[in-house]
Amino acid sequence: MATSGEGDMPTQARRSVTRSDVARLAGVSSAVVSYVVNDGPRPVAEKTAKRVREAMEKLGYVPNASARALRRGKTETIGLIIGDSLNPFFVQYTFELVTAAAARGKQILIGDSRQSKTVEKSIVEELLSRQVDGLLLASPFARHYNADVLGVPTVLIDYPGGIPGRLTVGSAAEAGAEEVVAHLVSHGRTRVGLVIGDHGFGNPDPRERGWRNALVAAGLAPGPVVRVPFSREGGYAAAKALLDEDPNLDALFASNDLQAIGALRALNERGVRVPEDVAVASFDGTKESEFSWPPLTVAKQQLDLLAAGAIRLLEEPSSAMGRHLQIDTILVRRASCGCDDGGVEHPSVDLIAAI
Amino acid sequence: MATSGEGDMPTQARRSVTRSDVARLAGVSSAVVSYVVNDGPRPVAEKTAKRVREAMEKLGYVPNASARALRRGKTETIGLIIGDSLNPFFVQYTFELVTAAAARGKQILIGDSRQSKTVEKSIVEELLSRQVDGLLLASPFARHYNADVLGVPTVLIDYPGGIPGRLTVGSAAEAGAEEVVAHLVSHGRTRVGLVIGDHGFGNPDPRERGWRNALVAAGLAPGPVVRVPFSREGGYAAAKALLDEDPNLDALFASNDLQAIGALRALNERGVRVPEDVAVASFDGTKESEFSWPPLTVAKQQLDLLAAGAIRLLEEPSSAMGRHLQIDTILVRRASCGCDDGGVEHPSVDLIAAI
DNA sequence: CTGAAAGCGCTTACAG
DNA sequence: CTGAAAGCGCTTACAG
Repeated sequence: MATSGEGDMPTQARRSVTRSDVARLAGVSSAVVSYVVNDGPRPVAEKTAKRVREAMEKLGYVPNASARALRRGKTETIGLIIGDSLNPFFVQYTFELVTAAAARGKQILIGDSRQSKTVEKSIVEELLSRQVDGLLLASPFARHYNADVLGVPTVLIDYPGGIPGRLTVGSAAEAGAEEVVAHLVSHGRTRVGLVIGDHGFGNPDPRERGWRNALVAAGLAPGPVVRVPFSREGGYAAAKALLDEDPNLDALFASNDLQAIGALRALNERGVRVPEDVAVASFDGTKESEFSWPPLTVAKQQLDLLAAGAIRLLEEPSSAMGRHLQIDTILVRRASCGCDDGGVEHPSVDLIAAI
Repeated sequence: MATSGEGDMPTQARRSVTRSDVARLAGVSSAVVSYVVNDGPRPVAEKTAKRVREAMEKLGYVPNASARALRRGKTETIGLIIGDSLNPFFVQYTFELVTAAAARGKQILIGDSRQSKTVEKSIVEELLSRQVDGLLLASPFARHYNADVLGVPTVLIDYPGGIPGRLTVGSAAEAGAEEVVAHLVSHGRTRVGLVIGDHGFGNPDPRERGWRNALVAAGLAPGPVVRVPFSREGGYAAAKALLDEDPNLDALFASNDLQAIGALRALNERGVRVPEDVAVASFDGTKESEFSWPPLTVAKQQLDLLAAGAIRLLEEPSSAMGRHLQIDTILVRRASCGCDDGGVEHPSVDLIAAI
């Protein structure tokens, strides 16, 4: 809206301040403006640089990232595809990825595949046409892509184990699940149900293996198991099914927080006391797990480390070869397993004012 | 990685399939490829178009969005700035905005200002340099920007009232709050506390006005009030403060879901029964409000309508003038106010398998 | 209906 | 230390 042009060049770009405007005002060539903006590749006399900076300031010059991307062949943009952008786990993961990327001057473009392979395919195409420098995939279909087909470095960011020739990042899910289920057993629970989703990675899910390992190690019979979507509704339906099916159920491990939260609602509705009648624990450890009722004992994924690792893998020159980065989960004990709950974990809240 | 060039042009863009490769293979000029890709502005004989499409398919051609953006002066990208990208309200709002934008072929670039004015400023600059076609702002600082300064159409997307010369979208917060508080009163509650944050829009917040209106209309004395951040922790601290302060408290209205969820935890911890002892309601109506315990009665914001409206405002040619789009909230009755709760609202969950 | 050519705003080898 | 010029991959008036 600023300058002119609107009328006489209707089909052309809206005229804005460009590097040659700055060059003219500063009395230098446009190359010098580039050298100042990018701090290289040629040195610029401090006096000249200062004139250039003043001109930029005065004109409100903002470099055009499209032009730079076209010229350099790099957009400093990363594509991220997830299957459910409303799941708090992915929300927090995305937040950490954006933070880690921003620290390196990169933006993230997010696509939600809605768990659909065709939607995902069109998103990949869209992101590729926007020339992303790399791709972060958290979809069940991700492993089907061949890195070469995509043409850009690609990291599978929610993958529980290495794949030859691929870059993958994920939590030590089997060990984490085993630890939290063993903790349930340590509270004297003997009939620990499993609520699990279909991760699409080929069976069985490491969380299921971990659950089974813990029970077998304790000499307990595994079961019962219900398979439902990774959603609150899934967990809600699952808990009801489990309750109906097994009168001896005294604990329940859910494969993600969302399912546990749905299960909690079903248990609360039926008047089943948690943890007295049925103890509950889950995998993920999002913020929601801390504020459910009762607060959930969880195997917490370290999203900051996972995110930093994912971004790093993308940037490494060796990203042509396969690698897997595995991060341990952390057992967080809250009230839902029978441990005392010490209140909220971030107590530093100021009342702005109270009347 | 695909073709060649890696060695001999290290400083240049990675060589990829370009429109002239397609043109060569199809035996046409590159202009014709453009006409086919864009379906205009010149007509192309069907036979020729078919040859071109086959060539694109064969080469795996993907148009370079940076080049197109540079030439056209439009990136088909919208910038979105929010103050807390982890708040489920903004998560869902973002989801709807992305959906509405995608339906029009636009991508959204998200920035989280972390409630900081300086962070926000640098994000705006970053987005502007990436040549966004428009800006969606949900920050408290948004109204300080002058539309002309930014140079691109800008919509304030969480703003409870019009501002001359600006484009704004928001829920009818005062009426919505009044309705839900009146509903609390209709359950016989006489001492309805308010948990509210600082929205930064200048006082008083419309939700506070709505709360007050409802009480005054019922002949009740307004109060008590606690001001805390718009967070779970804020609500947790607020509920404790309210309980300590007013033994007659029998209901509580929170200005967002997060605060209500924090408050619920505090009430549950203290053994205060909801809704028997203290009824609770909140403003927002995110998915989390449905799965808290007990489920929350809310004034629900219609995020799909808000989002569609925001995108529309951005695109309208008249976006040079000010306009305000206001959407009503919907009263959703759940258990926390004393109404019966009919179970989960999305009962269509399939057990994938139950053993 | 199709082609040759200019130009969007940058970056960077190449000369001075 | 600085400048003139080519070229990134597109789009689109302008000619044919």
